[in-house]
Amino acid sequence: MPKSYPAPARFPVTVDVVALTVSEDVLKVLLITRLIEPFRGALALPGGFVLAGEDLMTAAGRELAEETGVEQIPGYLEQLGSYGPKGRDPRGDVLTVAHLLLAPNFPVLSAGSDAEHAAWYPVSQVLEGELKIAFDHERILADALERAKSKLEYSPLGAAFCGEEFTIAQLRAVYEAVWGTRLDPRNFHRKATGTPGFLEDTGKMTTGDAGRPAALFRLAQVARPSAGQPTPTVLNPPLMRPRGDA
Amino acid sequence: MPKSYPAPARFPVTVDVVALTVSEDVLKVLLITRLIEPFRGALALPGGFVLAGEDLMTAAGRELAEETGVEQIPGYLEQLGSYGPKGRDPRGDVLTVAHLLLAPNFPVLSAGSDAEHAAWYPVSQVLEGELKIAFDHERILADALERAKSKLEYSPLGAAFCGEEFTIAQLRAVYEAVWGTRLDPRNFHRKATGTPGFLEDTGKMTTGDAGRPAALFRLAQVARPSAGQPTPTVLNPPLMRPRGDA
DNA sequence: TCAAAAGTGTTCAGCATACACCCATGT
DNA sequence: ACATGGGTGTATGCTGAACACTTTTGA
Repeated sequence: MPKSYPAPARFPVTVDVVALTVSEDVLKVLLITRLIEPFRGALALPGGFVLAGEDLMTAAGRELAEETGVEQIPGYLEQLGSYGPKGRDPRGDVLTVAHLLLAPNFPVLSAGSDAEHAAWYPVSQVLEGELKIAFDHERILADALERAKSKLEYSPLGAAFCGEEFTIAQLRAVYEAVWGTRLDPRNFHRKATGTPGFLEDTGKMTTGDAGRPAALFRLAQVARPSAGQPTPTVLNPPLMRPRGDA
Repeated sequence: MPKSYPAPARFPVTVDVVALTVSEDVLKVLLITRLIEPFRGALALPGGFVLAGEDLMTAAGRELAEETGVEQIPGYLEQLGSYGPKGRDPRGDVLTVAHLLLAPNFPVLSAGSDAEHAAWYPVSQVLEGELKIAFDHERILADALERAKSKLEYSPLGAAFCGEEFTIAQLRAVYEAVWGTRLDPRNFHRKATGTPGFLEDTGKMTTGDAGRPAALFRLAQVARPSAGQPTPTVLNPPLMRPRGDA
């Protein structure tokens, strides 16, 4: 017999979701107002306890649906990382598995009167300290933002922020909002349309806006998150964000 | 009062460690022979249950030390991701948080007679199915390898596989083993020594080997994992791996 | 006719690649 | 002397950045 082992502890496990979207050219995160202790009344990432027999992704999707009132959440969901279990919840040791959702700007229903109030808040307001959020959620948000930034470089998931069909300018606005930089419209256009396996021309054009009509694109078949690969295809070459020197 | 919530389930949580090293120009992973059920007698990643009051990283380090007999494990440890809890352990729902260790080829002590037998095995043998490992550890290893490959591009952590001081050729061997490609020695030399914030010349030279003596380098101060940042500094420009077309 | 936004062409600099070549040691 | 590996110089092609310019709409 092997030596004796300490009794394995059992932990409550939560899933938290950092749902990001771009609206009005600003990167926003979905936050709820907590209705229960701890941090009652404070803002926090949507999330909750994993139930018996449930997988992490499933739990994340369920919590998100419960707290937004939206049945089928659009967008791309992936695991971000785990935090804890030590010293991050006043109730005791709770392990949380954070997830990242890149979504178009879906309308948040504040569901029933006894449900959480969910709304989109500018990410910058949280990370610059203007808006305080509960637990270690600010750190999780910071990690999520970093992940999202690099996702845009190496995967076609920038399009996950847009609707089904979008113009190159709309896509560029996403990149600019997430990266926090300005991009040259001409070079971005060439790069985005020239990257194989990224965009597909729908043949349709916008109309009614100021200026010349823009072509409408959709995400290429091979790049759809749902179509086979759980890991999205890699953009080759990547769409590179300007790297600060120094 | 908010609506009633289902009682949160509590889960046993394990940490698993994918410890990678390069020896004899081959990428190897540390595996143990399991002495207890389930999968008794099979090979598996080192790991075990997280104890009460313990953090994930701490648990990973502790398990690694226990199962290798090495007190202070050298190298760089980071979290990889979480798996489960559903349907990955015959004992029931167990959540595991996988970690990645990039380490020099430290000698594994098979500790006491009642301890696990740990040893280094070529990664390729596992991923090509010649060697079967327990649980969902093959998938975890595959994810770890992918992470390690990209770590080498964007961070100075290739040096984590080498000892304190190393030659450019030794470093190149690491890159070749992890990426599974051949690199031009001349261009690699220029790129590695030319990347700011990566290498520091010790002034010393090798001696006794065949051919011209090589200069010995160490990881630059700013790039040490322990020195401040938990996230290692980013290489800019990155050391790019050859990208397959198509 | 003008403003505004879409999209194309062109130039330039920097870097990855390939490879010729020289250097310094052991045998 | 010669083999072996370390390290430098240099030509070539690709691509990211900058920006002049044309196109197509609404007002």
